[in-house]
Amino acid sequence: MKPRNRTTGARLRIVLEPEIALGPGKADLLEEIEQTGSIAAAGRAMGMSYKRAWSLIEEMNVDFGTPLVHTTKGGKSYGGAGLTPTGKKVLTLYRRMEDKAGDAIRGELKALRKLLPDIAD
Amino acid sequence: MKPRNRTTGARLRIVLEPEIALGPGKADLLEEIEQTGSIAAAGRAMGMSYKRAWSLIEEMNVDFGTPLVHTTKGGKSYGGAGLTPTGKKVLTLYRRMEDKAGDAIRGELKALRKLLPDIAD
DNA sequence: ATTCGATATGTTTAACCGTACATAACGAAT
DNA sequence: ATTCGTTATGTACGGTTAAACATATCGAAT
Repeated sequence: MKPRNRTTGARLRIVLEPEIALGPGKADLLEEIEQTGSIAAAGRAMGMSYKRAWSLIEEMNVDFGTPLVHTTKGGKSYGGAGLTPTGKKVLTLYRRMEDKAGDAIRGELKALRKLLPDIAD
Repeated sequence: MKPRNRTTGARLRIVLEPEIALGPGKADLLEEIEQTGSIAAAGRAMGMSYKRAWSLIEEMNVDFGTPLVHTTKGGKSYGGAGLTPTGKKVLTLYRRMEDKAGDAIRGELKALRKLLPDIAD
């Protein structure tokens, strides 16, 4: 299975309310948190400052009225973070939207690319 | 026919090359130019400075290797602008992608909305 | 030659946004 | 009590971006 190309193609930004949106950045962040188990590690993996990562998460938690990311401080594992059931649902839904949208516009995307000049880097 | 909601919903950003992208802003700009016949008028209609509008157009013209917008200076009509055949194609393709993507993700979008708290503005 | 609104372009200013830096709290384990 | 890496939060700095402002040019018509 060939991995999805994340540098080019269609990017989806879901605007739930005028001030509430979910795009590739937040989705990737959720995914990284799921994989790494920590906000800090996710941020590092994405080249994003911890503060920014935390801010985005806080924003999502507030927007959805319920946390998408749960956190723990201190302790044996020195604290960490993970996705709540809602967080997992949101991530899954977003990825599915990406897939479906990508499939739906494949033809037009190809046609659009044909209009581009030959690349000679 | 109910007009499309442009404040919420899915927004599509097509990344052709790492530095070449087409999103809602440029698409709307192309459409406004088609309708108004002028860069300046299009900018005014969108609350966008002439300079920014012109810059975006120039960017597109360069990116696609051929102009999407043609312009004339001076003369009886004091100059103006319009879409080239390529420009029309690009706009049409983008709108079609929006439509198809929107249709494709309708279900997930609804599910995602259900996760949002009731809005009490 | 003047006038019109539009294109074309440069320069300066202001605002925003994210990073960098700094600090405190956390709590299980030792 | 100390230590660990992390969460949590505030403040200052820097870079990017768009807006604001300023000209210059265009060319048909008068």
